Amino acid sequence: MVKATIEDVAEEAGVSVATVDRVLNGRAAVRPQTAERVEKAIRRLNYQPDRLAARLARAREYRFCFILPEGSNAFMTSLAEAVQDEALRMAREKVVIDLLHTDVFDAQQLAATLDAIGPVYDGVAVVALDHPRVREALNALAERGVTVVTLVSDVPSSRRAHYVGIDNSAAGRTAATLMGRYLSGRRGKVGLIAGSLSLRDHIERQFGFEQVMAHDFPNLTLLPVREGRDDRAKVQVVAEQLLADHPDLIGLYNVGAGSGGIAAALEQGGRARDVVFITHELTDDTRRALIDGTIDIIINQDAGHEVRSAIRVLMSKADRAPIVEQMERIRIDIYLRDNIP
Amino acid sequence: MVKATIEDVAEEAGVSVATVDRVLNGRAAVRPQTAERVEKAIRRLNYQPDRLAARLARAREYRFCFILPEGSNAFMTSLAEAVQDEALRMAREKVVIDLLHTDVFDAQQLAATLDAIGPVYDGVAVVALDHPRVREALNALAERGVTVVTLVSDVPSSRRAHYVGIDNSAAGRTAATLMGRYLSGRRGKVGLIAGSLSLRDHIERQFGFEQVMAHDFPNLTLLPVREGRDDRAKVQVVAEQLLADHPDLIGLYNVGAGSGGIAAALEQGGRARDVVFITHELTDDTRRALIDGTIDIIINQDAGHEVRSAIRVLMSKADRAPIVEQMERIRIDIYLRDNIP
DNA sequence: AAGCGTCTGATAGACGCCTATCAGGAATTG
DNA sequence: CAATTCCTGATAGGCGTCTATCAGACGCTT
Repeated sequence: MVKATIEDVAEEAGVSVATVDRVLNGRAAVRPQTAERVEKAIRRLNYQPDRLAARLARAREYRFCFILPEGSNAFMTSLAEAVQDEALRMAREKVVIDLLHTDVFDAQQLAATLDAIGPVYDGVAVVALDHPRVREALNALAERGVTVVTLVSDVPSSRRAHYVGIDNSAAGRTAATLMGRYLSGRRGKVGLIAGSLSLRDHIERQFGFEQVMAHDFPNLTLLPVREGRDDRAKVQVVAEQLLADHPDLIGLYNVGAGSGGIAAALEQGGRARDVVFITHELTDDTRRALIDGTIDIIINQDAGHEVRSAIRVLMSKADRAPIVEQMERIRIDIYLRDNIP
Repeated sequence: MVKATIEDVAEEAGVSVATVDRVLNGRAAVRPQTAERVEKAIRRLNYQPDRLAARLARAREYRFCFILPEGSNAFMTSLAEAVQDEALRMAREKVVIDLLHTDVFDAQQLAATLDAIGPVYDGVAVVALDHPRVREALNALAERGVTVVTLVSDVPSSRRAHYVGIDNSAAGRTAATLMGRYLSGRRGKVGLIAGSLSLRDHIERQFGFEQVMAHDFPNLTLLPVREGRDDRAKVQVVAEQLLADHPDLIGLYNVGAGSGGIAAALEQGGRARDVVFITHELTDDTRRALIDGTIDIIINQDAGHEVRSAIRVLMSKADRAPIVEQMERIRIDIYLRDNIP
């Protein structure tokens, strides 16, 4: 049994290829009993249209749009780079990818950007704020027939087709367990620095972290969250203050960006070796600090994988093909000094 | 700038499409200066052949062969399953994948299997023993024009085109660091159970583990390796003996398979909570033990990813297309109770 | 019975590339 | 200069699917 072609199916069903095509692509009305015959033939021959030939024939461009936060931190920059890399790579496959930047923290502006997405696009991938106005804009997009995929940070109650990113509450729990085990038996305080609390990913991490800390490690006292707004300079000030306030601080978890600031504060305060520091996202800064030993663990999400996954999902949706769930699961990468790539 | 076709190139270079094709596929002799003109045109137009169209036109089947250990453990079983899944999925893309089982621990038999690989195959992926006889067989295969990819366990000095798998010495180091940190400050003994020491992957893990243990954690005493031969029952006996011999054992690292046996030994000995147990490969057994808390950390390599990566690499080689290195890096997955998929 | 709409068949022409063949011109040889 | 060999152009046909069009066949309405 090699590969059946559309002609084999036509013959098997006793109809013409045109009719097979009509039932396959719902091109025109086909009498139910004829359609039935065709479908039976398809099943009997285990026919699967050749995707290569189909895409060639359709001669269709796929147009996708990625919407990322503007300015922003090292991780978002690497996401943007990954998008551009893939845009180049996919160009030869007739996939056009545009990259838009906007202030995702401003719900109005993000929503306006989404509203302005033209019908030229088959799909949109967006780092989205979980806000009613944004949710509404996402739903409107979906309504207009544009496939929407949320990236990195989800908007669960919206009509987005898929979420590409890690399970952030699992990431928070993981951080907590590692923190607790690294500090096993010791008593002391653990600090938590958050980025902005408007993106859902950070909230979920925090939630997961607090949950496990409270439940599993009563020997550790979790201090109230301090906000660093994902800005390196601000984060550094916050961290310095935190260290000064709590000489008995033995653990620090940074939910957001700007880890470089914390590393600097730890080093300048001479506390780099005494405080277990866990943070997110592998960047030049954090990699260096991990090697130095200032950072103990980095929890990472692979920007390249996320972008490629988003593209695969968008293409599948455009082709109305099913996606392979387990292939699209974005994993929580844990990096120690020993396994950095 | 849409996409240039072969005709555009022909026009730009002032030659016929036939000549462009000859240059592209080295089909026949072309005068150097003509080839030069064509190549310039290609660069000027940034022409890239449409891979879809090319594959369609070639109407060529790719035939690959996977060689895995027979019988064997849960991980190898899941590898085999992944191969079969992908074989089904790739069938529609004119990729035929055969799966062979052999005793990879028997160098002669493995080599014989490799020698018997016919020229029908474009590529072979093999879980290989690092042994002169095997290396020779791999080289002979490569010589015959069959692309060889090593899977899970490498044979570095051979002429294999690529190694698909994790950096096992990094994995061993990672295990050691986690072990050391989980046991921070405590003194005691740490046991190491190896599978068979004929596959290179296990040796490398052991090496990495010992290295970091010796260097970074002088408070811990690493006991001599015990071999479990990757067999659950044998491993259990070995573990029971180890626990009996050393009441002050506080850490255990299993390099190979058969973790279920160790988990059973720990539980029956009532030591499950007292001993930090780190092992490899996420299976039904280890997943359960991780949730129970008997296993503290699982270091995993994703069988599905490995198989898909191997296929991508083999296809790229068959097409003489470059591979995207960083896309083919197999990551060391670290699973805690909190982030199991 | 004429007119209508609904369903189906047949077929041509893409899509971009590969393969093969043939013929003729250019360059080389003796 | 004739006889080869080497290069190149032109072109046909195919890979499996999609798109579009046209012509019938059929059943139904009036």
